Amino acid sequence: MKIAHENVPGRLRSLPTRLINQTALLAARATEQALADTGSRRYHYAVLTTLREAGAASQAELGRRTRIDRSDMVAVLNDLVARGFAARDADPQDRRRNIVTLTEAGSAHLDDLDRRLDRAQDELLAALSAVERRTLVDLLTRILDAHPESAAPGRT
Amino acid sequence: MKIAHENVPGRLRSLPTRLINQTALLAARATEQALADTGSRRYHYAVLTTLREAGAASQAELGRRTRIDRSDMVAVLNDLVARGFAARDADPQDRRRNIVTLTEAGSAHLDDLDRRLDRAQDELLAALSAVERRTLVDLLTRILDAHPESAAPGRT
DNA sequence: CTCATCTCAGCAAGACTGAGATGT
DNA sequence: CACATCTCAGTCTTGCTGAGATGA
Repeated sequence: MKIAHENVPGRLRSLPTRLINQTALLAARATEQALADTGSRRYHYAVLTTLREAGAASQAELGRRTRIDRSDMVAVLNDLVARGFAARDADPQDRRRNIVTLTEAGSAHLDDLDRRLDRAQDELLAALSAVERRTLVDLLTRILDAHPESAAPGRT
Repeated sequence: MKIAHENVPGRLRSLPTRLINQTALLAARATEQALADTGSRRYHYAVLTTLREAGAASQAELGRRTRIDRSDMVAVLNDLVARGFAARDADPQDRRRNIVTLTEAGSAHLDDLDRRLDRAQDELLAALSAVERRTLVDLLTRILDAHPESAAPGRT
């Protein structure tokens, strides 16, 4: 096994928690750049794409699906609604809830974001083959699935 | 390919940048818990282990090795020095520099941190076999090695 | 009464920036 | 002079907490 990570010595270089952390920084930068000038961030995308895939939902439900905190969800939706990408209407069945819907403009915006994020994946994973990328996704998915409870500490 | 990541729909569930991000959160939590009550954090560990593996160095050099910002390095060393885990002495050869050394107490503290972090790796990667863990480390290392420049934006 | 939902205010950690003082 | 080093002050983002108001 050849290793060559300039300047970063052995133990640190092969500590999984640290590797993941450092990679996450690269991922964040790639995503950030890709979304630059769209006015949207990771969490806007997460909400929009979830709305498309799983349909309209309450804020609490969206939070569960995206793992975005209830508290932050408020701000994200303020944003999306202000930009006309989502609609927030009172639920007649349960007046505590807001029903959040994806608008036409939101759907178009999401198409743009999707294209940009595809490019970001490619930039981040440039060094890996298609098979390796799938392996990586599989391994990470399994790690995440093995930690269901720690998904959102303090939220039931 | 079987996928089952409750509540999180398809696209989001398989977006590498997002998977890495979410996994990094788990990694951070595992690390945080493992280091609880030691008074140390990730970056304390990074500096201490780098001192042991690559020897005494200036703050700037330590920053390059650990990818910790020059600015944050100051605070980390203030901490380590105050706790007697590292010594910071003026370099007689180049008086701009401080030479940072690992102390006896620092070495003992590092042993403790090392043991704790081993446990954190195990907890994070519980779902993966030894081979898979090596594969993961390999893939992540290759991603990182392919992005040398974005290691520390703004620092040369 | 208990519980869920939405909202607001605010915290803490981490990554980073800019600028000044000092020295090569 | 340009450049490197150390330090300080402060910014921005993200993830999270606590508490209040409303309603099922």
